[in-house]
Amino acid sequence: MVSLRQLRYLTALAEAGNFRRAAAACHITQPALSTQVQLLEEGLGVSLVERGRRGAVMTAAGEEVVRRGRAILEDVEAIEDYARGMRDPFTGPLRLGVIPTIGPYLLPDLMPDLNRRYPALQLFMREEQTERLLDSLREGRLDLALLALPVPGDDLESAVLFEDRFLVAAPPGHPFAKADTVDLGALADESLLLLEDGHCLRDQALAVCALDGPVNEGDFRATSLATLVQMVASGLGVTLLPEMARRREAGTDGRLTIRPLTPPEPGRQIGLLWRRTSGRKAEFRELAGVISEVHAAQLT
Amino acid sequence: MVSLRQLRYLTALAEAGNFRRAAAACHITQPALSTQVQLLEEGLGVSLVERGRRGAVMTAAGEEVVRRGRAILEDVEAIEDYARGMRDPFTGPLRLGVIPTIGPYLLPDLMPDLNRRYPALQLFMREEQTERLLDSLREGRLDLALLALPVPGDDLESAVLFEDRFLVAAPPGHPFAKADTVDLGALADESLLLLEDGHCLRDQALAVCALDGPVNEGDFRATSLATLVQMVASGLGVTLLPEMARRREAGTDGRLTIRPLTPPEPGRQIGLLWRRTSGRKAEFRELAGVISEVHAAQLT
DNA sequence: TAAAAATACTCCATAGGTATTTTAT
DNA sequence: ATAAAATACCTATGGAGTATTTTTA
Repeated sequence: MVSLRQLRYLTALAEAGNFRRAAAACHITQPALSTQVQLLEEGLGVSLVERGRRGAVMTAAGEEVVRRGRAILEDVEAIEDYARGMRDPFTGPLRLGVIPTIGPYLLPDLMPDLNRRYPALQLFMREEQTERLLDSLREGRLDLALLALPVPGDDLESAVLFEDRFLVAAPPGHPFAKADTVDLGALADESLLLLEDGHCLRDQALAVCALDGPVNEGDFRATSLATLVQMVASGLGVTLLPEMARRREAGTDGRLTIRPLTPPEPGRQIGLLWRRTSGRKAEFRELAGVISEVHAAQLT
Repeated sequence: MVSLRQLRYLTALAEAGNFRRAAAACHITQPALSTQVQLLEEGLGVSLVERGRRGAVMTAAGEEVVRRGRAILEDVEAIEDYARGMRDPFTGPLRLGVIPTIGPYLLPDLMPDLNRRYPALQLFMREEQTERLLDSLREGRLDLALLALPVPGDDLESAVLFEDRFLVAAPPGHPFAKADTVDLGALADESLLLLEDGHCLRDQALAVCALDGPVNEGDFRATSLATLVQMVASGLGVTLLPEMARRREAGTDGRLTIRPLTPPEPGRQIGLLWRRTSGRKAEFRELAGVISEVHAAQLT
């Protein structure tokens, strides 16, 4: 009869590569782990591990059992998370990943609010680009991710938080300053500064422009929105700035002219994501509501 | 710490509705089950069961844990199935469901072949309509289903076995007999006899016709292809007959005229389905190959 | 021959059984 | 009052520890 304990030990063995280290990781002794792995092999009637001078290597069957075992152990954890959420929601550790083009603008308002609302919640933040966040989320290193939708795959669920439009940022003396809005077509004649590759915001900005013709992209690619804004302020070109960055990046010193686009673009959709199998969906949905509120309050 | 044992007992309790019967189902005594359920509640810190004079009722949290627990137990079973398949493939019980418009034509050739190839395989057959087969498959009462693709949902995987074209069957003296093929458009002027509702073949036949105009459906709806053919032979109308039924239903006594359609229709696609989480995919894929072969041999 | 895993054996935690009490209607 | 579940208590299984042997490159 297969037990969770056996699956735990086998997956630890697959990760550690040898019995002694795996046993240490499980806080038991090597013979204890050996025995359970043997019992599992016996119970399944299949050899799962090849023992050699240089440690333990999974057989093909072993790999498959580890793969399935990991999923099962995750589901069991999800039950425990779910129960914890039922017992006392919004307590304990919560690992939230955010993309760099949201973090600096939303978190300064969000974190104090969350700490006030849920004093027992221990928020661990991690700022990375979409790809890495999704990997971390899928592999259980994160509980939540805050990023721009949509994301592919049906193993993740999301709540839409708000829409974040693009504004045009230009140097103060720029012709764009003369009108109340900037025509989308006018961007084609400008040197457009964007973020470096890997930022989803870069692709979204390009998508907005490409709707209206070729992009005359500047030679420099910024590593952050803050840098990008500095480049614009220095007269190197113009850029598309997400609305949520306006308050912090625009400043009040007149070094930047900011105008809305005509016609108004739909902008990027910001969402909160979690694993479909997560046990804390109810909490996450409530959190999504709070984040929406904080963002709305921020704009007023 | 949650254990599989505790999940098993809790799901048994949810199904039985009271502790004594649940315990009996688990082949243990009532106190043993009571203890484990209590330990689970204690471990999760959540009340899962409401105890009353009339037995046990799950709380909302209990329902959720049962739901998740069932999935976990299924996955554990899948590991065991997978291992069994590794150890000695094609042995033991295999529950195969087939739709009635495939079974009678494929199984008479398939069953002896499978028995010869895999003498240790114990095939249990079940003939039902698509909807019921899919339910049974999803709920684990079947291991495999043999039916017409596509089917909705990503919880099932399939292998395409072969294409099964439609032929036109008419009474011997019918004008259709004069030509080598029947024009699809000509069907609109005929009384078209079809199976009763619920048979996917009925919908597929209607789809083929609807490509080329309205259907003049006869008043009778047959409960099986065999009946349908009898009705056609009696001169009540014409029908669309799947190619795989030809050999058995056409007979050689000249009571039926069978002609291909022009233009040739793609026909229905026959596939073998299993749960995505099944542990015996390798065997199932090999079985799919065998079925394809048997069908191909049947046509020659 | 040296590192790694398996075996031998002992101990203790825990699952399960029997008898009985408590609870709920 | 009575069926149902919980509790008390005992037993047996099995998981883990220590010491040691066997395996393998």
